[in-house]
Order: sequence, then C-alpha cells, then structure tokens
Amino acid sequence: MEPDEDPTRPETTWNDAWRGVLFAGAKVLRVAERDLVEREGFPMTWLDVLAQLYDAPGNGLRMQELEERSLFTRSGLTRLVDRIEAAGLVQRQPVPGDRRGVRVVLTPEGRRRHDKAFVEHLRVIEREFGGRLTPAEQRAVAGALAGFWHGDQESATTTT
Amino acid sequence: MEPDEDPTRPETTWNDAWRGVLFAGAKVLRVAERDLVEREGFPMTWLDVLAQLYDAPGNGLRMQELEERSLFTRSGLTRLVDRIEAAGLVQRQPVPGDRRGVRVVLTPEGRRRHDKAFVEHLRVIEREFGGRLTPAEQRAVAGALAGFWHGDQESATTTT
DNA sequence: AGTAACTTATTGACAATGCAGTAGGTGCCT
DNA sequence: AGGCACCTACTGCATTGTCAATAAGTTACT
Repeated sequence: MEPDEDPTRPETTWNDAWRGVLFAGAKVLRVAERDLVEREGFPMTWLDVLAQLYDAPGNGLRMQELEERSLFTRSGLTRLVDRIEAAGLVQRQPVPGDRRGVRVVLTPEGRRRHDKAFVEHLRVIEREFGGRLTPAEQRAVAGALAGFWHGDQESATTTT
Repeated sequence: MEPDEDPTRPETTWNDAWRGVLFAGAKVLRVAERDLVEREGFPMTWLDVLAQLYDAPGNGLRMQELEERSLFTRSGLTRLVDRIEAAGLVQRQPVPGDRRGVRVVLTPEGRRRHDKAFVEHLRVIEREFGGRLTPAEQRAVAGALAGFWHGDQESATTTT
C-alpha cells in the first residue's frame, strides 16, 4: 500500500479524464486555428462570429445577442466586429424601432467566406478529433459531457 | 429520411463529443480562473508555471523546458516569468555550464503559494468537473481521450 | 585558433482583449 | 410633459500575448 505522499498531487479518479478534456481541446484547437489562418486568412474568433450569424434568423444578430452566444465581453466584441466589418464580411445596420441597437448581418461575401471556412474547419476537427475516436468512444464522451452544455444557460452553436 | 439540408452543418457522429470537450473545458476553466484570481490573486498562467516547476527536479527548469511544457511561446514565457519573478514567487538563476541559459526556480514563497493554490484549484476542478461524472463516465472519457496526451510530444503535468 | 552555424533568451513593435467609464436612447411613473 | 432609472454600444487605458529581430554563448569544422 502506498499512501499519497504528496498532498498537492493526490490521486483522483477524474484526473485522467480532466487531462484528456484539456489536452484534446487545446491540441485540436491549436491545429484548427493555424489551419484556418493559413487557409482563410482570419482567426477562429472571426469564424465564431460568422457562424453565429449564419445560424441566426436572417443571418443577423444584435451585439447583445452575439455577446450571449460567445465568450467575449461587449467591448471585445465591438472591436472584433470592427475588424470583421472592415474586412467586408459583416455589416452593421440600425435596428428598426431601437436606435440604440446595432444589428450585425453577414454580407454576401461574408456568407461565402463562412461556408468555405466552416466546411474546411469541420474537416480539420474530424481529422484531428473525430477520426481518433471509435464510434463507441464518441458516444461515451458525448454522453458523459452532455451535461456541460445541456443544463446550463450556455447554449449556442459553438463553432470552435 | 431527411437528407442533410445544409452542407455547412452536416450531422457527424463526433459532433456531440467535440462540443462536450469544448464546453466542459471552457466552462470549468472559466470558473477555476475566477476562483483562483479571487483567492490567490494570480491567474492560471502563473499556476501553470509554478506547478511545472514544482514537478521538476529541484523545483527548477530552464526557459526552454518550460516552453516545451506549456502552451506559450518563448517570448510570452519571458514576460510571464518576468511578472512572476517580480512578485517574488520564482527566481532566475544562471545555468552552470551554459551561460546562455536561465534556470527558473521556485522561491520558498512561491512554493508556499503554489501548494495553497494548487490544492484549492483541485477542489474546484473536482467540484466543477469530476463531481459531475460517474466513475464509469470518468473512466470512459479518460480512456477515449488518453491518446491526446500519451502518444504525442506534449506531455507534462498540465495544471490548467 | 578562427569562423560559420546554431541555440538560448530577451526585446521592440504591434494585435487583441478586458475593465471602467461615457454618450446616447428608451420607458416608466407621476 | 419632466425626470429618473435603465439599457445599448462604444472608447480610453492597461494588460497580455505573438512575431520578428537581436545579443550573447556554444559547437563543429577546418
């Protein structure tokens, strides 16, 4: 019997699962990020926004709605949208009936870039993640971790 | 039978597993980050470094080794270590036999802060992650995702 | 020994993000 | 209508991180 000798590094049953989640996410994301930048010339934060808009009714959302669906703060989003707008992929429009609001919509160009980028993105995730798991493993992981996006307030189609 | 109507949003078997990994990681990390900053006054990047040093022989590593064990670039690490050193938790020392090198070691204070912070950190991860899974689920996730940190060059005790 | 090629860590310039504060707009309540 | 509280989005400032260039040290080859 070997007792834990180091109280700051105790053996836990969940440790390997946590490490797996962390490493799998970080490694796959890093590859996907680099691939996206090389292929499309924009980072994943852009694809997040584009995909959110794509999934939204009318391909548009208010800043506030975009904030809820992303991990950004409002001010971060303002600047992110600034850049994407400067690149011509989205456009700010007034919200009818609320002159405070701004509605961000996909431009046709943005829509095209999104489609191309997203399909490529999926291919990368499949290669780097999905393809490394058996169907049974995929189901097991999905089932075990479903609670992290079902129950709580966080929903939204997270692209990344 | 309903064919995929949207080629940019195809059904895949791994989709839910990927979303699970992403959400679980992001949500737990966000909680852990906030908790750490509130309790200890430093962010998780610091704990990463402190934990790597703690796990290293002699509680010290060269910058290069630290880089291999983290997700930072070299220059990012230089600045991160600058800050941690300014706070007195680590210290730069010369490497005997290679005057280019720098060895970063935990100070006694850094060691204390690490111990306290890490134990708290584990508690949070357990509450937010481990505790939400059954033992069978923990094993399933660990087994399915083990390949992401076993095979490849990335090893190291990732704290985060 | 002399030198060319590589390593190690740092620095400068810059991009991206968060926090706190601000300006303008809306709506309720009297 | 007037005023007050709230909401929406943006801006200044500080922080954090990357990339490219650099200084210092080491190694190998002749």
